[in-house]
Amino acid sequence: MAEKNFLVDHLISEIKSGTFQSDKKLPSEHILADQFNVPRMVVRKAYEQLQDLGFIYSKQGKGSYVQESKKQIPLILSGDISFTEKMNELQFSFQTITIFCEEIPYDQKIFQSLEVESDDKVFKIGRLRLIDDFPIALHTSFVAKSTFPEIESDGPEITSMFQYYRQRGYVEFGSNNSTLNVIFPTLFDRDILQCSSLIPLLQVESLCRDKRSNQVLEHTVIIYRSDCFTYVI
Amino acid sequence: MAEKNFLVDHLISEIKSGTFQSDKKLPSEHILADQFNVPRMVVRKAYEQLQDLGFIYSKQGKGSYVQESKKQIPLILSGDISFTEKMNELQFSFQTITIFCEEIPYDQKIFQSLEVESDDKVFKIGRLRLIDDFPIALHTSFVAKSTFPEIESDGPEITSMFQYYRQRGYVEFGSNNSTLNVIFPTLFDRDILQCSSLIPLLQVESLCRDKRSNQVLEHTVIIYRSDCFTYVI
DNA sequence: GTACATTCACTTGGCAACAAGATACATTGT
DNA sequence: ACAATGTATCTTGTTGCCAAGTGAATGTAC
Repeated sequence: MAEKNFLVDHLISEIKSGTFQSDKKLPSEHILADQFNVPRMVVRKAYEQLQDLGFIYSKQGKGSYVQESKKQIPLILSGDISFTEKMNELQFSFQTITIFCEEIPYDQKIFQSLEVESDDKVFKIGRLRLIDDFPIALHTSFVAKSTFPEIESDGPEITSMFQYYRQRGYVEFGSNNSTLNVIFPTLFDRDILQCSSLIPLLQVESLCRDKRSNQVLEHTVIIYRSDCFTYVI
Repeated sequence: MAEKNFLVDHLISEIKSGTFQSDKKLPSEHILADQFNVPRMVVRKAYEQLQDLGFIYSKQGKGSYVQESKKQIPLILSGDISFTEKMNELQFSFQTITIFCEEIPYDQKIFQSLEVESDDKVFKIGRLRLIDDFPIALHTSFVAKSTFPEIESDGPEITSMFQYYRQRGYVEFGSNNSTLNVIFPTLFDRDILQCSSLIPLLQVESLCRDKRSNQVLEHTVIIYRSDCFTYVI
């Protein structure tokens, strides 16, 4: 195990320093095993982990190649402006697709943070953020029907929640006590974000309030692919 | 590969929901392989990944057991108070050990951000943060000798940098444009933080200035174990 | 010469058999 | 009766062999 970890370390640093950048082909498992005087299985495990980490990909019969790494996008996390506005400030071509809008069963935590009764209806609206057609974040908004009665039918059409709120008379937004966690993608997340299993995700959970009335507008959970961003706070 | 990922997903959710909590022993590779109708190697790979992720540990001849998970400590990231002060606010028993204080060779990025000449001397001071004797973060401060002439001899004795700065007449501190990245531990990091290879680390990089003179006091790089904290920003 | 088929060398993927550690239990010697 | 030892059978760890994909070199018929 220690040998595998050493190899993984070594290969990552070589990949980052660009040793393989010329042809992008890594040495075959057999050759690397001979070079480091370890059984091929050790090299194999190292290569498999590098695949899970998104650094390389392997093709049976051909070999292993370094995966083109994503460019790092600076992202401002402290948020009283919307994601749409954040991205407009930068020069990236980005896009939002609403992928679901459905009522959720009663959930104590969500309902409490939205400050609504248990007989209220709460919808979760999932919007996928894409940059150059690559999914990089999933933005899930939990919204109560009592606050926005038309949310069920409006939901699928919304691209910017903040814009939607403004159209309904809420002008200034505030979010505090955002909590941040590092998680690994579930099968669903991997499918949606098209990432391998060991790409850590940054999960930001926050509450959006109207600054004037202090009313809770939405409970938000955003998961960002950590390999696409450098965050600024 | 898909089968392995499915198993990993399934087992993580079972571990989190506490299915194995009674005896903490997981089914043997052979039994699980039969249950899911997959070759043992698939179960093996899944178990190996769960080990790297820190969820379980395996002992030859005995079996595989769920690893006791760390308690999540809420940590306020926005920082004009020191780590020491942050921890004092909470009720945790924490400790700081200075593990290195040494001059670094010239590094353009560091020297530029410290706003010092290339013939200056810059020291990096590494302080390990422990909670209940478990290392949870490594705090590395880059300090220029031109700013703090006695830093080389003082360094090893410092537990709170902010306190050190105050003793030298700097009262108010500010840090902005902190950048945040998710990285995996190097061998050195793993050794220092006593974590397995797939524990993501949260790396926060920032610049500390004296608010009055706007002078740069230190360049700071902190790496936190992501499995110990819930961050609040 | 050219088009096609075959072989061969090299790659990664997968698996079955074996090795080694742990434990419970039966066996044996005193 | 009791302790030491062997043994059977679990467990995880390791290894070596072969399957399968790829592509270039080689052979072959026309």
